[in-house]
Amino acid sequence: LRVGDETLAAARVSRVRSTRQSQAIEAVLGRQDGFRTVQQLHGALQEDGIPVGLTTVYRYLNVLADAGRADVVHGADGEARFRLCGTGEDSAAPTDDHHHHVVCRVCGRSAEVSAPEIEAWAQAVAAAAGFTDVTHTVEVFGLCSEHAG
Amino acid sequence: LRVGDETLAAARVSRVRSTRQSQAIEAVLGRQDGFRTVQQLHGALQEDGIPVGLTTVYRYLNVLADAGRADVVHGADGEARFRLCGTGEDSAAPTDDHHHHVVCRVCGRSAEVSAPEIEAWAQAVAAAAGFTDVTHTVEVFGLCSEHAG
DNA sequence: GTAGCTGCAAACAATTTGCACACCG
DNA sequence: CGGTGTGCAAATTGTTTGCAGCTAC
Repeated sequence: LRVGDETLAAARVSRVRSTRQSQAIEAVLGRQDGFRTVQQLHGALQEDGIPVGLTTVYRYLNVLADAGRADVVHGADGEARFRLCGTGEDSAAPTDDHHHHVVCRVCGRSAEVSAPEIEAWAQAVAAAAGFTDVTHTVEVFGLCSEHAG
Repeated sequence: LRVGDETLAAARVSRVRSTRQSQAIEAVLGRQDGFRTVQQLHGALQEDGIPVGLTTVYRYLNVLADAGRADVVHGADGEARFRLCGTGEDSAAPTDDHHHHVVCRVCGRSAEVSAPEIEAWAQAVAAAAGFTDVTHTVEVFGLCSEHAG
């Protein structure tokens, strides 16, 4: 019997308490149509007249990411960018959802891309090189139609 | 006539002067069989009894990377890892060489993997989403034969 | 009430930059 | 010599943590 564990795990994944700040963060995040840097989100919040601490933004964003409700992309500069992901209503398989993105390097707008072929490819080449327990990161950057040329 | 520009560009890419430090860095880098963090390389240098400033390591590593003679991988934690790449003797097409890696997440050992399919795939999905001027990052992590299980 | 949530400020780690000195060619 | 390369120390930047107070339930 490990009810305790499950409770703990649940608490870590889904927020126990709903607050003005968490709602605001989620709202702003949902309003964006692409990946945004933490600072950008924090700035947007302030422009909305909703003061939220930078710390809180970081913390809540990580909660969302852990819960699989947000995607994270680490650009080449190592700066983290977040985006709401999937619907998140049904938490059937929160963390197991695996996918990649095409991100506009000007505006951050993004589109999810399914890549069954890539998954297979990654496994194959890794195995061929004698590697096991394979994971991978794939991010595609480009210019969206609005910022082309 | 812009000889000046070319000279400047060349100076930025290939080192004009050879020094004890640059040789040491390249030696240590060549001795490694996988990606190493800047701090690790700096540490190795000191253990070899060759004092080199952290600053210099960073600077020279970037020179190598710019010249296409070293590969850089940004792990999920945003920390940069470097590795000597290719032979580097003939600087035919320094910066144009494009490839990916399988990296052991325990020891950093790595293998290059060619991925013509991936290049095509990236272009395709990006184009399908209305993106142009496409680039991508692909890194595969796993456990090498020595650290499996 | 009280545990969780917040947020300021300080701690942190990776990386960059200013500037005087050293040394290669 | 002359300028490129070096290295210390300080500045930057992105992110985390300690802790006192606030607040949702």
